[in-house]
Amino acid sequence: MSDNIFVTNNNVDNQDLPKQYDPLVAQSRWSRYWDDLGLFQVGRNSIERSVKGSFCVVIPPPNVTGALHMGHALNNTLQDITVRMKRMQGYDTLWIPGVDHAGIATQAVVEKRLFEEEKLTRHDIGRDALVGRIWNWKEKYQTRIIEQLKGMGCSCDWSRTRFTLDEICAKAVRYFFFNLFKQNLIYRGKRLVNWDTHLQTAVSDDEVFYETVDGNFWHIKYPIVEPKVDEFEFVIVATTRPETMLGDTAVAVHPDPENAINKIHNDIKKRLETASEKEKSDLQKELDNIESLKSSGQIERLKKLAQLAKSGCKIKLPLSGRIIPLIADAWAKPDKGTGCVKITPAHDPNDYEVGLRNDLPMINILNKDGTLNSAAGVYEGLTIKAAREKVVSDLDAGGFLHLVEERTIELAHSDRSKTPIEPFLHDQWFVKMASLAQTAIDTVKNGEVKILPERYTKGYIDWLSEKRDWPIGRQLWWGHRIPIWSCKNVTKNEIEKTFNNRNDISFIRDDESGEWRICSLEEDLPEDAIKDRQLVREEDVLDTWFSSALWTHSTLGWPDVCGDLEYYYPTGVLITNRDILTLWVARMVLAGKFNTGKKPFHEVYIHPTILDKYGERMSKSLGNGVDPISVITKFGADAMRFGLAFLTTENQDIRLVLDFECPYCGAVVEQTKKNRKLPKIQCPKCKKNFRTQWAEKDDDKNLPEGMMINERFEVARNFCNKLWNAARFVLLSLGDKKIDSVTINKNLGSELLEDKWILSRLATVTRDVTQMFETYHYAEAVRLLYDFAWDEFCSFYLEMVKSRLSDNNDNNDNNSNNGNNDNGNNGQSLVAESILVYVLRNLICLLHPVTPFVTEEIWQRLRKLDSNLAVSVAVAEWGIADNSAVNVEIEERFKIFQELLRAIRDVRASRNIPPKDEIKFAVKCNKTTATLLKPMEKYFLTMAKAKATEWGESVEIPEFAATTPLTGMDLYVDLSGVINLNEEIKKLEKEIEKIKNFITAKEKKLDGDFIKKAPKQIVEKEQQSLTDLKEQLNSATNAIKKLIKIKSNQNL
RNA sequence: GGGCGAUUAGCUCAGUUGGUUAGAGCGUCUGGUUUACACCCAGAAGGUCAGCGGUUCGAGCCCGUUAUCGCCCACCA
Repeated sequence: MSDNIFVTNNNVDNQDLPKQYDPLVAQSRWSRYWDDLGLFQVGRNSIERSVKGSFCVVIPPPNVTGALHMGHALNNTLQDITVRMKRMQGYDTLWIPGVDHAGIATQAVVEKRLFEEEKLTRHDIGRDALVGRIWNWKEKYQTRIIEQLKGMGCSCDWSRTRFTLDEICAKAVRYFFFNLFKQNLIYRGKRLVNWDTHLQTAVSDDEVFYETVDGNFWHIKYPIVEPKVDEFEFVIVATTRPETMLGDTAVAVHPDPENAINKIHNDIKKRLETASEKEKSDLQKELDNIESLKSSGQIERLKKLAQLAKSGCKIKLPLSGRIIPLIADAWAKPDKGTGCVKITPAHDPNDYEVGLRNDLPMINILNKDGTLNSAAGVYEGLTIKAAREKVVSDLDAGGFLHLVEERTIELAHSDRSKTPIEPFLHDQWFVKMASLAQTAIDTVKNGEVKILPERYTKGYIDWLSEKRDWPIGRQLWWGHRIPIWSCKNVTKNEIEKTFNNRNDISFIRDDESGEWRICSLEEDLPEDAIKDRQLVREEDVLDTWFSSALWTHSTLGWPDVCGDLEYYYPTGVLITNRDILTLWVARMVLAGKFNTGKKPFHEVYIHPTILDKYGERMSKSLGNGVDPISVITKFGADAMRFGLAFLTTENQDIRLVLDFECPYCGAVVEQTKKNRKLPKIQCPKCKKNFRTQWAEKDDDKNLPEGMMINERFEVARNFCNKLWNAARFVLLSLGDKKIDSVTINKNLGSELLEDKWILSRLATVTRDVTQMFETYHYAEAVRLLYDFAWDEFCSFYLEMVKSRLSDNNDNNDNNSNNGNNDNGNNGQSLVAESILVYVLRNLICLLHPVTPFVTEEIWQRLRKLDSNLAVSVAVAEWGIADNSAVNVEIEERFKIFQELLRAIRDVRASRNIPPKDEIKFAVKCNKTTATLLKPMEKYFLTMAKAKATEWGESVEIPEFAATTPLTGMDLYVDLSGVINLNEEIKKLEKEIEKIKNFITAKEKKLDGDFIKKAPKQIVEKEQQSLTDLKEQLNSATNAIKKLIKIKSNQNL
């Protein structure tokens, strides 16, 4: 949103009521208004607090890597709905916004840009310069993100906007780290990490994806040097990564190949018994393989090798000539490869385990940049790819290459840089998870924190149950630097003397290196902190999740225990996507518990994922994200929010098909995988170029924009317009007339069916919508509101009230401020007006959380009629369901009216009776129904242009009648002059056929065990239904007989 | 390999604990310049609820199974 469209004048004019609601005007006007009033800023430590207490939500901080897409739009829409409702319900409501520094991702984006534009790497410009550039990037995108959130109408307290790398968050990080360190929960270990050679950092398992690539399977001969056995000159190992052989420290064979192969054999056989047809063929193949393996003598060879291994066998590694042992380890599977496997502990996760078990040396052959190091001997300095080629050709030249197969390999890639991962032995900081994870498990298991929908609980608990230690170091420059200083050649005494029992310093000796590691709570230690010694600060920064884990309490000022933390923590609900349930949510629970002793939130609501038209997750990295501002510009923020909430159901992800609309000719240009990232697109119809949201160059930007369109947002936009026009009708009808709450309350007791009905419906809807929102059933709540507003309030109540209001206009003095009852019509119309305004006000309140802008626009205009209304609908009182108004019987009775009206309209439409022509009808029904419907006569006239002639048990049936048998009543519409006898007979025949079918089915049902076993109520219902059907059949039969008689008379 | 979810009208999706004849929007068709709204109004057509089997008086819903699709986790010398 640019500033120039802000309208400073909030003084709405009720004479100025355009037919079409303009969302952009309302958005700028009311955003500004809310800001000026500070409605969403909650006073810090204020003394006056709501009796209802507090309700706080923290935003899942979006990464500053880029702008928000529709996935964020959904996430924040749902939060805003909940937050706005709670605020209206009277809670002290606080929604804290902010953004995440997203270490790896953001640094990667900036580095990539740096290279693309200036051909520079981070090493060229240095740490400070790179971090400076990332800060600039961060400023740009934080601004953009906040702008987007504001544009959506999010009711955050912007004055509290936090950034995971700002001072307040940094302080929390230091305290968290220090306390963990002090409790010995942080340690440094050598671990095999997923090394991204491009970004030169370790990435977590969760940041790795696998991709199928073409590769080879090399079988290499390793000569046996001791003992000399005739039948085994060498062992053959197979590998997809031959260059890693330079780091081999053993070859393994299974200790008991025979039993192992038999076990596999039996397992397959067992599975074959229960397998499906499709699986069978695969299994059979496997079985055949095993059997041929068994008969080939391979197992015998492996058995002998296992013997050799156990008695100590030495192998000479080709190329380097290093001597390595043949070991017996169950990791070597006799049915895979050659049955023997090379062990490279420093470069393969499984081999690493084998290495640990067998106490093997671990030889790292890689540099951090992915080239080979000095351990690789003559291969030093080569890239992995070059080394592979050279190793293979050298092996071949030396006669060590036994066989080369082609095969596809699942190759690990870094999610961030999209380059292959190299397993790499690296020093790494870890958090011990055992007790922390258990706390987080217990917190959910005992119900302290509820995860909704409940089915997600399992994933959370399973993940935590593995209790894998958390690697928290990242070899990056963008992040919270680890607050540890190392010192060599120092004694404990010197350290103790220097820090003199300071409780903000903690230190421990690293057994492996003999260095001391000193952790400082707040102060950054200078190099010379210890006399004559040098402190070296840890280079690495912390995992991003380490700081976002604190988000719920760091944003509220922890570790400072201030009023805010006490008042707003634990927060109410966390609303987020399922992909970070473990990485983020689980860690927030354990960090919250560890730091504050309290859970971070009462509930976690997991919402659906926004997918694109191909079912792919909308994401920043995929590039398929659609900017919500584009949707807002086209349809309005309310429509976007309404559309998204409407799609938020229990268990279905949301496939959002967004296409471009050509700005010249209006043609719909499908968004495809090819064009979805293009800055400009040529319209296939008019052949002109338009720009997209991805335009960056000035040339492109100057083109008109092709908007993103979607059917659901169109529906939502139409709804907003409908609502606006309903309000417009009310405002135009009332003119300057004031309707205050006293007048309204006086008139709510109206005895008219339609009044009681709409009040009952409003109460029911209020109750249900509240419940649905409170349990995060957004789509259900929105559907109830949509139906109520459109089908009940607009299509019925407004239509019915029209005649009552126009009565009024004839006799009424427009300037009268109160309804003096000096004539009957006036009193009557005042009742209608009161209820009309009352229902509209309540409806506006219920809709406000979903569509804040249009409801504010209307609310401000309603304030002209009653200045006692709240200054903004955002702080108006949430509708409290008036249970006394709920009247199921009235609602049922009104349905009869609706059924009859629809039947009359159907007769009109199907007989092509011109809308201007009035028709006459009679209804045969019991006394109760007649009494009910008689007062509604005028509505049949205004709503269906149909005049009632008679109601009752026996009515005079017009000679030329269209007969419609309904439940408990028969409708006769006089068709004199327009009747087509043949058509009418045909229609009735069809009707009779239908009714007969129902009767047959019903009789069959009532004949069996149903009567004996089904609940009495259900049986009675069915019997009543059968009686009704029989009556309908009877009416239809009589009617058809009559028509046939007329027809034969005519033929005479 | 383990787990989770989905399959309902031409399309996009609802459908609470099993209970009359399974709903909505869009699209289609018919008819409408009704002073709130054509971003509208009135009406209609359109479904073997993926297949098979079971439980039950009764299944879109519960159980088993098959097929197809999606997601998450683990593994692949």
